[in-house]
Amino acid sequence: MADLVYRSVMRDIKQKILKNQYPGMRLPDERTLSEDYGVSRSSIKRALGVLAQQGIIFKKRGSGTFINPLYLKNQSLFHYEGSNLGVTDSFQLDGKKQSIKLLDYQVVPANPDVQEELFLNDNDFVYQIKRLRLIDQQPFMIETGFIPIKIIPTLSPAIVDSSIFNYLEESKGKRVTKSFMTISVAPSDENDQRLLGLKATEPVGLMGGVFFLDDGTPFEVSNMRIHYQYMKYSTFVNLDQER
Amino acid sequence: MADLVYRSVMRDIKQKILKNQYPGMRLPDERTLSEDYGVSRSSIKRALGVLAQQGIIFKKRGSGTFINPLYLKNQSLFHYEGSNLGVTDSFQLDGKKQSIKLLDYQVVPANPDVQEELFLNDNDFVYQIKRLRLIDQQPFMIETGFIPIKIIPTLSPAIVDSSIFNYLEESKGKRVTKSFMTISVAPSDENDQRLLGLKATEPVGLMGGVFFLDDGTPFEVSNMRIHYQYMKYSTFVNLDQER
DNA sequence: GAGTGGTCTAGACCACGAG
DNA sequence: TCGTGGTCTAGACCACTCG
Repeated sequence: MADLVYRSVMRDIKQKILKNQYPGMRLPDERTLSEDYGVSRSSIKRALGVLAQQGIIFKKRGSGTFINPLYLKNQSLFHYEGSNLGVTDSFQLDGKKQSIKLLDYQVVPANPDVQEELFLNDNDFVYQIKRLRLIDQQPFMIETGFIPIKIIPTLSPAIVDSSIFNYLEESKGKRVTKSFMTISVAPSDENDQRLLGLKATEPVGLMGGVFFLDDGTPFEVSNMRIHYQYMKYSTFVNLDQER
Repeated sequence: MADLVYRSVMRDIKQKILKNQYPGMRLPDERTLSEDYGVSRSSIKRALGVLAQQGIIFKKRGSGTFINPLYLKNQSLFHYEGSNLGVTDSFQLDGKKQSIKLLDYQVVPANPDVQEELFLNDNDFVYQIKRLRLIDQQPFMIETGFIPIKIIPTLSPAIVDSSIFNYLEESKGKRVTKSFMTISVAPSDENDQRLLGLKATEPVGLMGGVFFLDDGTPFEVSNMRIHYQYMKYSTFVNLDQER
């Protein structure tokens, strides 16, 4: 994992950027880097490509490669580089303690929407799991997830009490690597207000996601209603064309 | 633009996927594609890599390359592939007519926050531009932007009435290609309620962004307050590790 | 014109999955 | 074991920027 050429070059360059070892906010040209590191120019390009996608550097054809000054000054923002996010099991909330309260756990027939998104048939069943997530005792998110029983027939409330993703990876060797997310906003309903301690005028953020396994199997549909003060999503966006 | 090898291969494969010309949801292996298209395997890899990042296909080492069934079934979702979004000048709202009402336009000293994000000094000035955006006469977004006068000294209210980004590109040859965005949620304030026609219980979505030019210069800081019914952001996320 | 990043190639070897 | 995608190389040529 750590011994890939482009990865190690990438890490090294990142370190040098943080230590201000590139005068004038400019990196050496690719051919020079290639010689310095003793690797091919292709590998340098790959390393720089990743850094560029993360918004750490800018490549300018004909001119050179430059450090994004915002990265140096406000590095904290970049914790969520390249469209990372706070979702489900990867919420990044510093030293604070997260906990989970299981609200509901049952097996039900998949409704049409869920069928559609998880590619199930009329007679397929799913776990329906409602969980309340807390941070330092403070509830901040109501999460409703649907998972096909045929993908993970061994699920149990005890597992659901913690991280389903971790369970999947550690015991089944399956990884959740991609998701399709949508983010929107809504007034809080009575249930939100009760569970999250919101006033009538205080809203929730909605995050919906379909999570995929390595092999492209849709694994979970999840809907999250998030206390507005805890809702924050950051991402670096490439506005380039040609979709 | 359109004549790059990997681009044209990518487009062609995308078309074939949509036309269901790959039986079993599986693409031919890379070496075969390489021969079929008469291009190097590297170019095939690059084309497939882009499609994978867009969530259209999944590559599985040792097994092959597979089509994401969600892409075929629910292709509309993928309009915003690869973390595209509705922002400022790129809002994608079908056949509906957008318009802009200029609320405020002045030159002011950059405040500390703006200085920080645009890398300005105490004595730098910025345009402060407030605009109300409407779609089919319905106001849906209040946008406040700050742009350094030294980057675009020729700005005028007439330009601001339409697209600043287009003006920049067409008359100055500068392109806005990247941005750092944060998304959050808030109750609406009185101003929101008045301008966007919201009730007291109805919230707004907040999108804040720093937009960058090709060369990495921060060009604009923008804050958007969006009518909750019009706030929708979709993105395909890679949860892979190693940041 | 010199220097830079972008594209593309041809080929070697590795790591993983499945039969 | 074989077929697959992943990594890496060495080098050619192109396109853009700038002095």
